[in-house]
Amino acid sequence: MKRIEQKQQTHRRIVDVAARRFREAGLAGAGVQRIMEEAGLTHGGFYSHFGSKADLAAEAVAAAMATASEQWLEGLDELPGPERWRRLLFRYLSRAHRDAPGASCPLPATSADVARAPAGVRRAYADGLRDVIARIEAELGDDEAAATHERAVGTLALCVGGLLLARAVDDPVLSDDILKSCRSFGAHAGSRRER
Amino acid sequence: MKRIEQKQQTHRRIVDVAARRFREAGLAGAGVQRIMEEAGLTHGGFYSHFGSKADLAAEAVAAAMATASEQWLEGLDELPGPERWRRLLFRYLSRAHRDAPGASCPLPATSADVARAPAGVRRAYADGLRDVIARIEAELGDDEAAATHERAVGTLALCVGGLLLARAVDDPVLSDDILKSCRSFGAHAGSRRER
DNA sequence: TGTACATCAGTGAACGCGCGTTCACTGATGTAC
DNA sequence: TGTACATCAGTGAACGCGCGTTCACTGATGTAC
Repeated sequence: MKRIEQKQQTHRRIVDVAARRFREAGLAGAGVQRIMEEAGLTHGGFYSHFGSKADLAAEAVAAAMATASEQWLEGLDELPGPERWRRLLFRYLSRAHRDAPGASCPLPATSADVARAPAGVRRAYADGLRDVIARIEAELGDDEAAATHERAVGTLALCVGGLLLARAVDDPVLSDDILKSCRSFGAHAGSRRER
Repeated sequence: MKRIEQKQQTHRRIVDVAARRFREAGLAGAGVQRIMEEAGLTHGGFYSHFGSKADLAAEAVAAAMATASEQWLEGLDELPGPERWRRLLFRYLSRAHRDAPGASCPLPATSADVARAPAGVRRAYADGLRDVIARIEAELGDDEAAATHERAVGTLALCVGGLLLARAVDDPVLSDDILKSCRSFGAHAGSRRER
């Protein structure tokens, strides 16, 4: 009994480290050896926990998506409807979020690698993304259903794209401008449909 | 004289192949050896053309951005103002574009890797991005300046994020839905400011 | 116009390195009697 | 309660491989006389 719990705990620790490393370095850039090392283990034991690096990637990306989406949506349903979307935009498209890739949303950091990853990773990612979209709709929606869906997907894409560009750019002024412009664009995009 | 021209031509051929390979496989996933092979050369000669793989990446990303932005903007200035943005959204967020990463916009495919790349690559990327934004403003803008800038950056981020998500997902229905939702969201976002 | 020499784009073998993965093992934990 | 044995989470060395990079070289192109 205790041995099983111990192993599950170790498993979770590896997934947590991997979820951070994959966001920091990409799926291709983060290696098994270093992930195991940062989890306090040697790399040899890896394959008693996961069938392959791709299996770990699938678990880690799913875990990161669930955790991250909870973070940005937390408490938004207590705000008045129109304010919710605005608040999400400002939370997501912030300098703090931009500057902490390892602890934030996995979508800007890993999506391009997921597109090139084996089927298992892509399936886990799609399942996670469906869930994220459903959560946004449930938490923020108060329009009729179709408009809420479009708005949820559109706002998510705007956030992910904006953060992606802001991170890639090697110029703090341009980077801040991208965040700001996307926040304004997204807020206006929403406000039209508010009444 | 002729020898110099020959070398410049070879140089351009390597950059062209690299621009495609980097979009297909990412900056980390595309190797020097294969790029040289596909350019019809052996890998040994690489360093008489480029100081490092990163130098090639900087050139290739810049070249791909210039070419791609010309493609999506081509002919849009002949349309009436309100129609231009819509047309850009439909061109960019299309299945054809989604399914041909190697021949399309480098932003969804390489931005995450650029964020982790050496300074030279990031500088070239930032210069290229500034140019893309300026082109969109010049080609599509007819509002007052600040709104056009926000709209250009926001629309670009929406396009890049939408395509990124649509490519990562392993489910054609969800993928098509993402493209469609982002097109609608972007079109509505714009239409509010049109009058 | 023809010969001798210099240049240099591209070749191909080699380098050290870190990757994902395998496997024989160790030794602490848990079980049976 | 104590002893003998089984289990198995984690260790550490090793594997084949492709990576970016280096370098001595070849042979066609271009130059000088």
